[in-house]
Amino acid sequence: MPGYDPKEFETRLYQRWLEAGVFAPVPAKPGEQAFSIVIPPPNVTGSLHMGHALNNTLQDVLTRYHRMLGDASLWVPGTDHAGIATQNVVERQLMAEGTDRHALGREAFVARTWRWKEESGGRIFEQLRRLGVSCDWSRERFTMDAGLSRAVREVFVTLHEQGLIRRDHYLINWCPRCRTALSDIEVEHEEKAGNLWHLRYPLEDGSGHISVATTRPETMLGDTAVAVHPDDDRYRHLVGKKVVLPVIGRKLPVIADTYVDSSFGSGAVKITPGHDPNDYEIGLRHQLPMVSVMNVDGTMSADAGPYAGMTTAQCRQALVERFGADGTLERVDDHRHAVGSCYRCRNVVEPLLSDQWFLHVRDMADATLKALDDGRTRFVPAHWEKTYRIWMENIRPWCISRQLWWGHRIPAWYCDACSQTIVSREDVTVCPKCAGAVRQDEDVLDTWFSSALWPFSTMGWPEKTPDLARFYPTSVLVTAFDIIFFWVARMMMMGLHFMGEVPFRDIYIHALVRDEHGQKMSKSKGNVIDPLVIIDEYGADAFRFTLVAFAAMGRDVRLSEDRIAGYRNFCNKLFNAARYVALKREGAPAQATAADGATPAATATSPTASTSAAKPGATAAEGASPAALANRWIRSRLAATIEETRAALDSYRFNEAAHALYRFTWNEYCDWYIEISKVALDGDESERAETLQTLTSTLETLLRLLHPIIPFVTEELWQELSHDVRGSGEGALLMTQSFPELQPSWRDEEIDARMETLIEVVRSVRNIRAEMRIAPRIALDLWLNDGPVAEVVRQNEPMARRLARLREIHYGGGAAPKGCATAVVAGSEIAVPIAEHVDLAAEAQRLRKEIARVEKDLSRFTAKLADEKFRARAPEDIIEAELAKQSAAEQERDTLRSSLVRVEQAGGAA
RNA sequence: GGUCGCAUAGCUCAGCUGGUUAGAGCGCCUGCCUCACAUGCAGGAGGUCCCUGGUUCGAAUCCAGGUGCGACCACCA
Repeated sequence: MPGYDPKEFETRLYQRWLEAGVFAPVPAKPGEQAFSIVIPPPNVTGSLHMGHALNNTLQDVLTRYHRMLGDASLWVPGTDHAGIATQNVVERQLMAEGTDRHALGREAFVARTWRWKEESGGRIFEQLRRLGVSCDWSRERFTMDAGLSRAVREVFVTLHEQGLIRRDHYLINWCPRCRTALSDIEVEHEEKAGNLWHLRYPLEDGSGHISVATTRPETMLGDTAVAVHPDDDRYRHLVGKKVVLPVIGRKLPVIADTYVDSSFGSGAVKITPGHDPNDYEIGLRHQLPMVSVMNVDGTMSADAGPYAGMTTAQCRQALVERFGADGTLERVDDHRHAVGSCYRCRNVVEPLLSDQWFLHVRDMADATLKALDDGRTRFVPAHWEKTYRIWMENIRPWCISRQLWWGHRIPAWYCDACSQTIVSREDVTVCPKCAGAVRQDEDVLDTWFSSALWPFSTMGWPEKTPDLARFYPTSVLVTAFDIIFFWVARMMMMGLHFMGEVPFRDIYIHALVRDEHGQKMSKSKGNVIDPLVIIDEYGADAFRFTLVAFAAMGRDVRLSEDRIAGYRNFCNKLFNAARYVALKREGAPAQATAADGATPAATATSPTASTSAAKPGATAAEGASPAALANRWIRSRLAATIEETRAALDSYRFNEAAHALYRFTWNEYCDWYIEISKVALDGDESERAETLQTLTSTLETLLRLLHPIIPFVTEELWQELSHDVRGSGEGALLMTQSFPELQPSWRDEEIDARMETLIEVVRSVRNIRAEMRIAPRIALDLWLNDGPVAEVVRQNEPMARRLARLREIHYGGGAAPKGCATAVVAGSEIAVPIAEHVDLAAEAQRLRKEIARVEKDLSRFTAKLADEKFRARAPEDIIEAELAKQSAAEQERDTLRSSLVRVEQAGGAA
């Protein structure tokens, strides 16, 4: 039989799921529970990176989980046209061909971009399919497809009608490289080393000068005032007077405004309303002229006088030289300050006066805050809500027009003849007023405008579709924190405004994926790990398990390849466990069925959960069947694991689900249960049947538990298992099975404790063997005193014998032979004669170490119990627990001590 | 400047509502090809839970301050 080889089945199984049509939600039925997610649409021409992998794995875990819970589950896939990003890519292609978009013309450029989209658009979804995502591909959407474009127009026109979208002349962020306006959040600020130039502006009356400072000397050409604080005694007498702007010669008023900080620099500020947001506000307050000294391409404009046509850098250098020579420059300081740059091309962004379309979001923002107050939407983890609130409270009008060609063209037309502006749902060809020719606005909308509609536009809005009725609001949005403002906030606003309801109930914010040293992955750092390379090497399941196990809340995900290898090993472990079960089932009587497991989820509970045959040991008294303890124990542990897994997934604690399942699979099912089953399967017929049944049903339930996280290997094993059980034909898909139900009646603490005892006995013997360096092949004897420990061992003798590799087990108080190694389990001494195998000095040493360890614990318990305050105030059960620990430790210590005495005597005798 | 997050074993990290003898993976040491798995099995070493106070019978866990990282936001010229 071949080993675990994910390549062998992952692609094949995905194909089978596709063909089975099981990614689409089940048909609607009354009273159904709906679960829905819309994918954060990746850039249409992008390719899969780690962030996508994490984001989509988590969505897939949730979707598969809810599908198995029986919810009508929908996961809508789609892509974003990504305005600037995509246009830049195509522009770079053109540049490489020695041309540019202006040479091509708008129509040809857009056509070319569509071609590029057709070529590369499917790539990221091909990659996502390798990950195993269970999106409903029949509902795939693109932000620029016909339906979504219609939604965009509907929204734009409606908001315009409502007076919320307006065209205004305003100071906006301008990227000279992309030659477009940007919204505030598309500008990234970075602290940079710069200079502060102090310039002298002479007073008009020749009575001296005022010193002002600037970080951008070239903007001084656009100054229209000098401002001081109204309470500043140094300048009070100058307010109302005028200074002369060097170079230009413009007369600038000295004005008083409380914005000015008297303690900074000279306390006087040059005011450039055309190139600085603060100055712009002051300009409005004081009705100052607004001079724009810069062109859209970043060169100096005609208003820059002699410097017109220079780049800003050239202009700056020329001015600084000139002022240095003529004495205008007072001094230059080093100065760190924030410089804004374009989030797409990194070039410096300039504040520029421009005509743009704005969405006035104040009221819409407030509506979203109210939705949070009402608990209609919540952030998980909750602390992101504060970040969101602060931003929303300070939000300013959203500049939604972009001077690009790739995107939704703004549905506004201008009539030059009668100066009419027409905003319309339908294309306009002639002016409705004067019947003259019209021209459409050249600009397109911000990419995020259409993304903002995503939760309802993808479901067919503005039509009233069945999908909207069933699946809106969506259940949860899964995304990273870096687009809370870009996307989440805008969806909240649009969703509430147009649907009257929040777009999602929960907003699960996950971390960013970093490399194993915590560095952000980036091409320039060369630390990018390609998800597809990982999938090729370790399989999609191992990769998914790793991402899930790392996705602790509020934490960055530091991906390390060692961990991925570790979880690959886990998949291998599971694979081999199933192989073992299959092996043992060969030739077994057919009634030992577990997997009419082919029951569809629609019929609710799994067969193993609902048939009495699936309750191993439930009726068999322990002792009647030697395997009863283990069978009941693994069932009890399985029930605990179901509970943990469901609780974890219900509350987005993905990593806890992964850990609970890892532990159960490896440390309980494989390490102990399977090992014990090897003995039990050698027993009589009823024991065999019961064990085989438990072995199988536990595996079957485990596969269902693990499926949302590692869908491929679990599906593969499920298929083999049900084929094996049913004898022939293909079983139903695990994907459509029900998720294991809670089984509180399976929990049994007493059984757990008895099994713990057996495990401890085995471990103690193993420990003695290892520390005494007794070869594994040598079987040892075991002496036990009467008591509960002996009782457990007696009833499970074949297991104990095999697991600890024992020869004879002696019960009852008879004195153990001299030269024993001893240990204490649950207060009871167990002794292993070793004299013939090893020197007693080593054993004495080992015992002393054990005694020291116990004494350390004991002193802690004793001190605690001696504390009167503790005895007086701690709850009863805590005190009792502490007392129990104390007496157990005392007993263990005493037993070990007497063992030590014996060993020393024996050693002396020898 | 504002806000938030993080500091636990050599490394990467768990530790949910305060009571565990503080855990996992990798790495390390010892011994094993034991008939599912050497992508494995068994045993073991390794931790002042960043510092200082406080609340509490009891703090890795809650609070305050400090230190060190990190992120986001931000119009002091």
